[in-house]
Amino acid sequence: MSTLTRKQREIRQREAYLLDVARKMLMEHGFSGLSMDRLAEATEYSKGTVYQHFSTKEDLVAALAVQSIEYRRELFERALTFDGRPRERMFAIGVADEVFSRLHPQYYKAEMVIRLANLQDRADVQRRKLLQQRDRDCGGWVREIVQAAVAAGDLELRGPWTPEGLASAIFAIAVGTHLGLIHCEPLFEDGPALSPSSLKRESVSMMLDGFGWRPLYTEWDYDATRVRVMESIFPDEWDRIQDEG
Amino acid sequence: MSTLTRKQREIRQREAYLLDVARKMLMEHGFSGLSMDRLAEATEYSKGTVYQHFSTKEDLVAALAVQSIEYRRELFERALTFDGRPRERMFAIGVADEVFSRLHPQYYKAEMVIRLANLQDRADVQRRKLLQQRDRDCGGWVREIVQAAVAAGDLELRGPWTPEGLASAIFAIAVGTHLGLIHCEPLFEDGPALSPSSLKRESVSMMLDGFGWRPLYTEWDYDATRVRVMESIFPDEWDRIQDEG
DNA sequence: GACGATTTTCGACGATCCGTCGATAATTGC
DNA sequence: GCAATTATCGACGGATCGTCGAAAATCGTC
Repeated sequence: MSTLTRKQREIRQREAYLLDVARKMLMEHGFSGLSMDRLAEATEYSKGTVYQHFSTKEDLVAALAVQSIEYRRELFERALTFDGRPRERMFAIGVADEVFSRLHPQYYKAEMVIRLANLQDRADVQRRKLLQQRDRDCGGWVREIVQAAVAAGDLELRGPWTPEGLASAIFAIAVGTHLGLIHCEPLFEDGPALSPSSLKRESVSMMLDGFGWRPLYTEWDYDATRVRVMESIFPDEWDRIQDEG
Repeated sequence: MSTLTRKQREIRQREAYLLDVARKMLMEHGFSGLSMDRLAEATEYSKGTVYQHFSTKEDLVAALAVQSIEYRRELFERALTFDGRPRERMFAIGVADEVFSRLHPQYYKAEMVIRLANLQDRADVQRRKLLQQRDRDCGGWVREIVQAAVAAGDLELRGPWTPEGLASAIFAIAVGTHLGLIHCEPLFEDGPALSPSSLKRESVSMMLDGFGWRPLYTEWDYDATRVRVMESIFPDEWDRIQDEG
């Protein structure tokens, strides 16, 4: 039993190590630059061993995505504990997303690469289910906050809008903005005045103001909310972000 | 001279044919399913000939992106001829983007592949420059419309917002929303009530309302504007879109 | 039309990568 | 201590990428 557990620990540790090295390769040279042969060589394991962890290259990338998504899910879950009006709680989710993207920009990029890779047929079913489940967890929480806002009378959805639609729109802004990080050539000659994180925060805020979601960005000090969220929920991460720049 | 031109025409025609077949392969089997060997075989040219058109596989994909992006630029340019208040003209750009995304859904995929897979080193410099130039053309036009709105008094930019920032936010929504098309697994169990194009249009409109950009979505019949843009500027494309579904 | 020069086309070739599989080494159960 | 099971290894087949020298076609000139 004890030996078995040690062996299992070894395997877990090795898998984490493989994923670390693989992630670096993915970041440096993109999906095509990530090679099972080179991964085996770099980690000094054989290909056969690597393939016992990941059945295909796509499955390896899916495992990277699972790591990424589980970490983000954890941050979102912590953000949910923030107390306040629905729009403040939504703001807290945004802060969690900011923390995630700034502490793990490579995770964010890897996620983009993964979503574009056609891995639906090649990655293991279990991992794909897990990915979808975690995605829907995060999406569901955002939707619930929207619904709470409607229930509280802070927000009124008109026309074709549904809670799911609004949640999708918020995610679209987040994804689209962070994609700018990867954008090799900037859209405008002089770089953006706002950082991607600020741009995302401001864009979502403007859109939610367009919905009339109370309290509006103009009638509430959300900078103070951000500081409260950071200090009360993400103190360690906040320190690390500020250390890095 | 005449022979030379004929030869050049042959080459042009062949390149277009190669790109057509390559585009089909890319759409059917994804980036990894697009193979230079199979392209050569399918077109009944040799690999050497294919490689005289495209120096690498990534360059081939970049050429596909150039085709699409030039088409999009053309649609944007036509949308610019629409007459009206700045926000209507911005809306016309949105309609152009909708036309483009529905007639060329594979564009976003090709562009994402190029931007994410570190292809910038592998595609030809000239093609990369062209891509960037066309991008900036479109971005510049959007920025100019924003500036026109500010000048006309229809829009007031507060806080950290600049015309470039607002333009970036609009593009972020567009890209992020269309990325949902690629997303293999939907975020919510019941598919989105809105189509991606509608979601994008509504999201941008809500955000611009948040900015207080007159005339607001609620105080103007933008559905009528959309019909006017479609009928006056994109009649043929509009027919094709409606034929397809 | 003939013939050498230049360009174009071709496909075989080396290198790389993916995923497999039988052989070998390590671990477990008894 | 020994057999059975499991883990590890790396050579192998199939496929792909990009190259390169040979063959074919085209061009320029007489």
